[in-house]
Parts: sequence; structure tokens; C-alpha cells
Amino acid sequence: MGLEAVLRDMGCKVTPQRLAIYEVLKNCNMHPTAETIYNIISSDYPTMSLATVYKTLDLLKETGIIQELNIGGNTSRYDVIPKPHPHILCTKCGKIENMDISLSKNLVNKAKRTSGYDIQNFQLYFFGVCPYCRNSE
Amino acid sequence: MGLEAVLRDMGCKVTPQRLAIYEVLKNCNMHPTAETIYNIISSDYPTMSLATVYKTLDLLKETGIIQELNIGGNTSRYDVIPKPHPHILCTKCGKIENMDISLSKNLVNKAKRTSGYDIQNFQLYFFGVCPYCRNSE
DNA sequence: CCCTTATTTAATAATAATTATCTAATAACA
DNA sequence: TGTTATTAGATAATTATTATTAAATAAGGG
Repeated sequence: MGLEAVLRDMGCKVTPQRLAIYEVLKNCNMHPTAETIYNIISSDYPTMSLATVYKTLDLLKETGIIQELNIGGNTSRYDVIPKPHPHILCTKCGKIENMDISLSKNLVNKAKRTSGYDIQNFQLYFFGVCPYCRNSE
Repeated sequence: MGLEAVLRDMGCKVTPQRLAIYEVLKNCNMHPTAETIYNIISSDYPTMSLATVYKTLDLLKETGIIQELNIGGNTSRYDVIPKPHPHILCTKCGKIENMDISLSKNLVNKAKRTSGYDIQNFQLYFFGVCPYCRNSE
């Protein structure tokens, strides 16, 4: 289901701004901040406001098609969710990458059992030095 | 090695404020924010300033005896590190608890292999509804 | 034990990220 | 096409965090 359908489903309006922000996230693998998205979009949408970016990101989060990452620093980053996946941050250059591994069902089940929580989601962040930064030392 | 020794080791001064902030973290399992720590301490140290709390937390982070958690919201939380452990956030009441499980060596190795990173650390956050909140629905 | 000095505290200002407010613009639907 | 509720955009407000600076103080040498 595309973003348009999702928005209509929620009784929200389909606007060019919303579509554009989602497109940026889909086409960009750098896990941008709200401000980065704003900068990227500004050339095509000179009237776009940063507040609109924030409001739209909140909305997209609610729909569940994007997620917010809190991987340190003091700004949130955003990411489309094709399926849940861990992230890794290079502590030298600040780059954030997707990881193609998953938590074992086993671990998640153990988490449910030991915590007693009804677990709905998780975030796994690794921190380290990327190969490029390692070579340039 | 206690905090005093660690500080001396780094050539830093041992001050009552630093000890007090660390004590709060050790005796408090709620993963407090800087402001919460400030409030807790204020009764004993009426002259304590919030800036001192922040600076001390940064210092304690550097020593490696505490860690900063970025588990959403827009405020950091802090935690002593007896050993690395996952955390779980109740999305109803906002409580954050330690979890007594660990990532398998297997998974970490796979992460190293597939990413090529020199992995130094990780954070694993689960999100769900705690038993208490579930019952009071 | 006191003096000296570099470090730290505390108060305050500054910055940065995010949220709230409010008016003009616009998507949706009759 | 017109009406209306929603949204965008501009701006102000709020919140978290960091920087600045003068006064206070811990640590080591005499």
C-alpha cells in the first residue's frame, strides 16, 4: 500500500509536501535529520517550512511507514521501514548504515518472557569504526 | 575501582558534586534524565547547578563507568554500567527497565562480518507495554 | 598545616532542536 | 465549482544542552 492510500485510510489529505518528504526518505539511504530533509527538498519546494517537515515526519511515523532513530547526538534521524533492521553508526565519520541481520526469534521470545512486557518493537544500534575510517588512520 | 580512583587516574578532581551524581545513578534504577538527577540532588545540594550535572555526566561517560541512553523522547537518560545490557521502555507509562539478557556472540560476530566495522559497543532497546499498564487497561 | 594554582562550580547567556500558534492556502467531496 | 475542514507556512515559544566567566575549592609542595 503506497503512501497515498495510507493517508486516505487515515482520513488525512494527500499533499505534495507529504509525498515529497516520503520520496526523499525512500531514495536516500543516509538516515537524514529533519533539517537535512528540509535542505534537500528546499530546491524543489522553496516554500517548504521546517515545521512542515517535522509535522509530516510525525504523521509518517504514526502511519508506521517510517521510523525515528535515536542513535545519539541530539537530533533524531529518520528511516523508511521496509522491514525492521538494526543500524550501525561510525563513531569517526558519523555515517549510519542499515544492517542486514535480524534478532533471533529466540532472543525476542526470551525478552518477552523475562520482562513480562507485550513487546511491539525494538531498536538495535551498533557503534564502531567503519572500514573506510579505519584505513585512513 | 571506585569513582574516586578513576577520577584521580584521569587527573580530575574528586568533588562532592561528582560523587553525589554518581551515587544517585548507582542507587536509582529509573534511568534518570539530567534534570531528574538535578531534582533528586537539589535537596542535599541546594547550590547544585544543572550545568554541573551535565558536565559531570559527560565526564562520567568519558570514564566509561556510566552510559547515555537515547531511547526516544528528546532527552537523554543515564545508566551505570555494571555490564552491557538491553533496556525496555513501556510505551504507556514511560518507565525504562534493565533487561537481563544478552546478545549472542554469534549475532555480534555476524554483525562484524557483514558490516566490516570494528564494533565497540551496541544498544538494544525494546518497546512494549509493561504488565502493570496492561492490567490497568 | 597553609599557600598556590589549576580545576571546578554556579549563575547566566547562548545555541540548537523541536513544538505550538495562527492565518492563508488547498485537497476532498458534495 | 463551491464549501469546508485540513494543511502549509511563517513565526514565536519551548525545551534540552552547551558555552562563558567570575568565584570557590581540591590537590600537592613547601
